[in-house]
Amino acid sequence: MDETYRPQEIEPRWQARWRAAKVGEVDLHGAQRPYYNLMMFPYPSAEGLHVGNVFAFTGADIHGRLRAMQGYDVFEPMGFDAFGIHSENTAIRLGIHPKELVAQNTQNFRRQLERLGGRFAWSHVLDSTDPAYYRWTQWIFLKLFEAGLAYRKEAPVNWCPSCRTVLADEQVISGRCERCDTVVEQRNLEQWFFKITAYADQLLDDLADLDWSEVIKTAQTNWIGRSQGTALTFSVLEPAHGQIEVFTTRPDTLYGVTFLTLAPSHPLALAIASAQCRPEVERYIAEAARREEAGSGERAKTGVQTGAFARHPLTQAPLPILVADYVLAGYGTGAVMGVPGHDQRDFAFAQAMGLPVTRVVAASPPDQGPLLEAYTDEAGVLVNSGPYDGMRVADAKQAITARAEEDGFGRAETTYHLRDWLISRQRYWGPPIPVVYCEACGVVGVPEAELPVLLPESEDFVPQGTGASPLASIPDFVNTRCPRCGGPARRETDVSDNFLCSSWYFLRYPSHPAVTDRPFDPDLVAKWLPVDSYIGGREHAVLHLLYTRFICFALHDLGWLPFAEPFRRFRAHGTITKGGAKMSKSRGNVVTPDALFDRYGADVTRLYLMFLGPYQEGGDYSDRNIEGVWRFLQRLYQLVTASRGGVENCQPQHLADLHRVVKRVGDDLEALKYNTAIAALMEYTTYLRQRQEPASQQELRTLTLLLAPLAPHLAEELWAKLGGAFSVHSQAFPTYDPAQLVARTATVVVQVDGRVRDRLTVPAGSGQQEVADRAMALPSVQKHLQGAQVERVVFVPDRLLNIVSAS
RNA sequence: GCCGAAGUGGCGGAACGGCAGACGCGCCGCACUCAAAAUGCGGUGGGCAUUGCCCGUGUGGGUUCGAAUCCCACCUUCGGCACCA
Repeated sequence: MDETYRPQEIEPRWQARWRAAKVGEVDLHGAQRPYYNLMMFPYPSAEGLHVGNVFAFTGADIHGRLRAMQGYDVFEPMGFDAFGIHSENTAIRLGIHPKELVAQNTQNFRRQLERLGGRFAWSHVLDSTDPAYYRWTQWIFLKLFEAGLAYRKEAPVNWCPSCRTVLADEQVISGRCERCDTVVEQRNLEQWFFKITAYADQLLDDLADLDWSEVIKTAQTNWIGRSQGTALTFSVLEPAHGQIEVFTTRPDTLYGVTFLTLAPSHPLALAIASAQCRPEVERYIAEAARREEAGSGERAKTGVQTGAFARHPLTQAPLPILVADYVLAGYGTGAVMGVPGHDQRDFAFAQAMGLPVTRVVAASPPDQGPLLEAYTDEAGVLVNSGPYDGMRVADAKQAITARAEEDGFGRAETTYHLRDWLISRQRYWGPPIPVVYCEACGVVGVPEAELPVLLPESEDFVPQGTGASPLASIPDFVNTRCPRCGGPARRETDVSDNFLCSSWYFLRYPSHPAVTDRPFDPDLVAKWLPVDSYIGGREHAVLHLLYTRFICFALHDLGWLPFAEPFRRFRAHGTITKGGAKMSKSRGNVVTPDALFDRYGADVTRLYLMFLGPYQEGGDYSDRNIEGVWRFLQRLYQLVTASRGGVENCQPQHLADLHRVVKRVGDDLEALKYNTAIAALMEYTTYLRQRQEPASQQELRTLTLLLAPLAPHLAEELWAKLGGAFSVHSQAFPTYDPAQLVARTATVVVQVDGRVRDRLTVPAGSGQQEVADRAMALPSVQKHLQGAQVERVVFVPDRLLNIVSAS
């Protein structure tokens, strides 16, 4: 009998059998214990699956397989997020139509995923570029539009000159395009937005109750950036032109205001400028617009006087109004009160512009010297603040806000870092935004019955940089009739952000492809959602995961979903690096799994990646360590094949070891600690191989079952060899009996003054007195005690005895 | 600057108040072999040493009978955000 492990022979054979037996498929309507095991919707890149994807999917698949063996009806779907700039940019570069490219890539991805041996429910596979799918993506847009949650406005937006489209705030990373790393510019454009800010509080407050990796919750908290403060209104004195509202978190420093600053795009910036100052202001605003790059970081402070003044609401003093680009247009009201004494940016600006600095908060004892930098510490009391002198900062914040409310020049207010989600893209490869512009009726949503608005087939898909989508140059697409009045109308030519496609895919999976008359079947949604487990990358903390929550909140409020939060549990897996760097095509360090599959098979590849380090931390890929896993599976294979047909039951003296490994592996798999689960299996395999008595069938079967989630093909093969019925993956995962874990003897560490001096083997559960008596008699203990008095004895039953001497 | 995570052998990592370095890689020795590969068995933190002992988890303090683990301060690295008033 050949006893060599040959994955290349085993793996295709079982994959074919699984396919035939439909082991990944679930009876969605009839399932007794539904468990939705979700992993992230992959973008099928031209390079194919890389080991980072394999790592991510394997960890999630192990979880699904464990749950399946625990008796759950696991639904583990897979699909392809194939719309979007990434696919489109690759298509442009290769000179292939994205449709063609996506078909190739999807096929390749699926081939690789099948080789990996995931228990995917392939009958539900989704493709976001399929009109049968994006019809409903457009439907979601319409529902939000009807609810007033999708709106058009002109605003300063992020423009990527390389991708030739606008981007959402979340897609700008340190001032650069998330996709192509080009520095992003600011442009004032009229665009479609989703009103995600309407849900800012809920997005933030619900986080407390979510079972999610902390790292993601923190990132979302920071991104939402809720800030409690006070809105204050200043009247413009000269020329008399209405009012300027500012937002501040430091109303206590109101007496320290020496000027007001407006963002260059503030509506009053030009309006209030005096005739004398107007040319300068115009020049500055124009320059700022040209220079302004989103998130370009701190620069030297510049600005200009408007010649206008505002009245201080309490002192009535005139305050000069300036325009400066250090004030962000998109945050708060686009205007700030300048408190150079207590804000570092205002201080730098005051220095640059020669504006006065007043101290209104002093630490105690009060230091009186001139301020050399802003005093931003909130520890201290007010000075130079009229009736508020001597008040502590926290109290003064309240008192001055209360005064503002009484006198009608302000109120407590909350602002957010989160902005509305810009969803228009001036690109070709996406779902067209289902809206038409009618001269008579204005903006009209495409009626539901007319969906999908098909993306027209066109060879001219390269964006021209005109600020319009390539769709704008297809007259047959643009020219249409108004669905309301039947008159001539133009279609919206922008497509929607790819993140809209991926913000609801998991709602569709159970219903796809059978349900065609609505996006998702309410019964299936009620049965399978929210998702029980979602495992994915942390890079989506403020993109996909935030957008998705928003879409579900909105659909919930509109009555389409019975829940608001889509994911009960989310776990962020780690990242696989190569040579310490993130894998990327530009670095040329991308490792694909095909060579590993060819040489070692899927099981070794799976185990190797899981053994690299803690799943939730990731690790650095190097092909050095893979041999160890290969050897382990060889030994395991030989152990099982060679010991077949031995005694049935585990001998009583070996039961504790058996139950211990069941507990270790079970607990570790549950906690996603796959590296230590594998280590435990390695130890147990070595133990069975080296033990005097040959392994019993019970022990071998248990070992095989424990292995099944991690190495599904090998486990299936060994299970069959042991005479088990197909399939190992529908067997119950082993459980342990805590009573069996109790060992008969224990090794107690004997310490003298906290240092290990000896070990004693004692009957389990021995009392302190008997252990101490034996320990005191040990020569090693006597030697270190050197006749000193024993001050106390610390005893941890079955583990440790520490004799503390008086010296 | 702010937020987060992490610093343990030659390397990946384990232990997360109680025997530091599980498991694996690499390396060394032995067996098998004409030989090599493969495989198996043993060893492998550093120092001193004849049983044994001392030192050792980024640095400095602290709590404790006992700290890699808890607390305080600092250093370094890696992520994320960054003129957010």
